[in-house]
Formats: sequence, structure tokens, C-alpha cells
Amino acid sequence: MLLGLLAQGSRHGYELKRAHDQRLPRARPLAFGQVYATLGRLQRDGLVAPAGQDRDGGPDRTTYALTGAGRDALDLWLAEVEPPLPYVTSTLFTKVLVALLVADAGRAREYLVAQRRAHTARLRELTAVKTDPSATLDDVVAADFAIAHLDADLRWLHTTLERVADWHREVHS
Amino acid sequence: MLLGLLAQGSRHGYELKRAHDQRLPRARPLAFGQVYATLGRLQRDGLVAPAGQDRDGGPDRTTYALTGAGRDALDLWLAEVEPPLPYVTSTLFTKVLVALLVADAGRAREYLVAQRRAHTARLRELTAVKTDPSATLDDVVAADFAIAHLDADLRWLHTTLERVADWHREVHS
DNA sequence: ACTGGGCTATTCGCTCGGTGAATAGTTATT
DNA sequence: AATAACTATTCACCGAGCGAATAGCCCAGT
Repeated sequence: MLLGLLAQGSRHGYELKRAHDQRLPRARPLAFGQVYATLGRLQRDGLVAPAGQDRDGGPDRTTYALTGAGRDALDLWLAEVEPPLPYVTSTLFTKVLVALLVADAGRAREYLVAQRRAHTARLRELTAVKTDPSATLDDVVAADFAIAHLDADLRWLHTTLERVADWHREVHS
Repeated sequence: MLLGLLAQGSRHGYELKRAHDQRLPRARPLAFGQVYATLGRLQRDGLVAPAGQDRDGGPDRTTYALTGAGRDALDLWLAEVEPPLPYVTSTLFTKVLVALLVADAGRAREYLVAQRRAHTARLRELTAVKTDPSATLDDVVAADFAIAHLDADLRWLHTTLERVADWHREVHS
């Protein structure tokens, strides 16, 4: 629920979506439908409450405000650190493993190399973003994040490439 | 659809789930319901087809096999590199930005520090996994992946901590 | 003055991924 | 003979996400 956050200052759905687009342009895009659906759930859970309707030249609109419980939930969310997942989610990882299962080490190696090429290219793009003088700090911080993780992938690709033959042997035993 | 893969060698649902648990224990867990639902979709899309039913001492079971189209789709999936997301998905990133929005730089910094502590602890755990002599290559490769990304987070946390005051200023302008 | 396009605001319907419980037969245990 | 455990599938539900539909209002052009 990304929305507990956006409700800082009561707003109605449309405004929320706009605020989101403006403040978090680097984050996953958010559709209108999503906003209202989520607002509905938040209201059901008592985290937000409607704070009046009006229609100042335009269609009806319902303004929502955070409740006490809502603010508590937000505080809690901000205070909590992200619990680490006990498993690996990445498609990259899965694909290589599946390649080892259904094909051979060569196939897996091909995939690793192709992915490395793509990542390296993307890395160059992002570095360009960082040095672009028109970049905001938002942009730079987001680019840094992406770069760090691409780099992590690349390092993993490197060590895994060396291990792929052994791994293949282990998988087929 | 992680399942196109598991269908290497025709199998019925229950078997697939078991094979998944055995081969991909480090990946996201997979529920039975999920398997049958996904098989249904794959069948609808013509990627798998039922290959006979039997009941050798036990309930009815339907065996599924990959179709030609299914094998093509799998090959395609394995050949494709992952397209990079144009946006940043991480909760970590979002939380810090939201903290800057609703609170102040201090709050965001607190969060970054707490997250750094948690990550560092997790990093130690994973390093222990790697040196454990009973670890399989599966385990080691998965741990490597996780370590690389934790490290990426840590580096991002570091540079972001230094920028948080500036960022806060930019966000509130 | 009328008509169409564009903006604000919300709703609806659908698909997918994921979870947990329910069902039903079969075999092994006590 | 009762029951526990295993095999195999189904069902109902929720949240996330997407695209299309609706509807009123405002403004520009003809």
C-alpha cells in the first residue's frame, strides 16, 4: 500500500495519482483504477476516511483523509526495516537454473553472456543519466540505485559463469 | 509462467509441484493451487496439452505434456534477456522518498541506518551459508546472488546517506 | 450558438499471481 | 477396524495491475 503515504494532506483520488506521478516518477507507474481500489481497501481497514465531498465546477469528488490508525500504520511502515526474503526472486537466477535443467551448460553460458552484454549497455545509459547536467537529485539517486544493482548482477554473472559447468554437473546428479 | 520450464518431461500437477520444491528450493515457494491454475492457462494458450489420464492406485490424475508451441515459447523465454525496467521497484527506495516527504531528513536517515544494520547482519548470515561445508552449489550460487544485491543496497545506502539532506531540500521545493 | 476536443474525477470489468481450506480416494499404521 | 498420512485436484477468495467506459465541465473554433 503505497498510498498510506500519499495521504499526507487529505486529497481525492485524482489528485493522489497526479501527486504520485510528480513525486515518484521513477517508481512503478500507478493507474487511476488502482488508486480508487486501494483507497477503498484503506477505508475498509479504517486507515483513511472520507472527509467531505464537493463539486466546485466539475464532477463530484470525495476527499479522503488519514485517520489516527492510518497515521500509526504509516509510522510503523516507515519504522520497519524490510525483512529479507528467505528466497531468491530474480528471473535471472531462475532462467539460468532452468537452462541448466532443460538444456546444457553451453546454453546457460550463452544466456549469461547475453545478459551481461545487455546489462553493460544499460549501465552505460544510466551513467549518462547521472552526468547529464539537467538531472535532478531524484534522477541521480534512482540511477545510483539501478546502477548498484546492475553491477551486483554483473558480478554474480561473472562468478556464475565460472561455475556453470560444475553447477550443471550438480543439477544432473 | 515458471511452469513452461517444469514441463520438461510430461508430468501431472502434483509431481510438478514436488519437482519444483526439489529443484528450486531457493526460489519463491509455489502452492498447489497455483500449479493447476497456471496449467489451465497454459493449456488455454496451447502451450501444454493433456496427455492422458490414469489412476494407478490413487485419485484421477491428468498428465500434461508440452506442445510444439510450448517448447517454442520456452526456447524463446530462455533466449530473451531480461529487459531492464525503466523504473525503480524497490520498497527501500520508496520508503526513503516517502520519509523525506512526510517527515524530515533525520527520519529518512534513521531509516537508512536501520536498514544498513539489518542488511549487514543478513550479509553475515549469508556468508556463513557459503562457508558451510554442507552447502550445495545451488545454495552457494543463490547466496552469492543475495550477497551481491545486499552489497548493492549497502553501497546505495551509503551514498544516499550522504545526500539525504540535499535530497530533502530538493523534494521540498 | 453549437459542436467537438480536452480536462477532471470516478467506476467497471477482467486477468494474473498467490494463499488456504476443502475434498476424495488410497495406502500404511496401530 | 479406525485412523493417520499421502496423493491429487478443486474451490473460493484477495490484492495488484491494466484498459476501457462514463460523465460532467470548460474552452476553442466555426
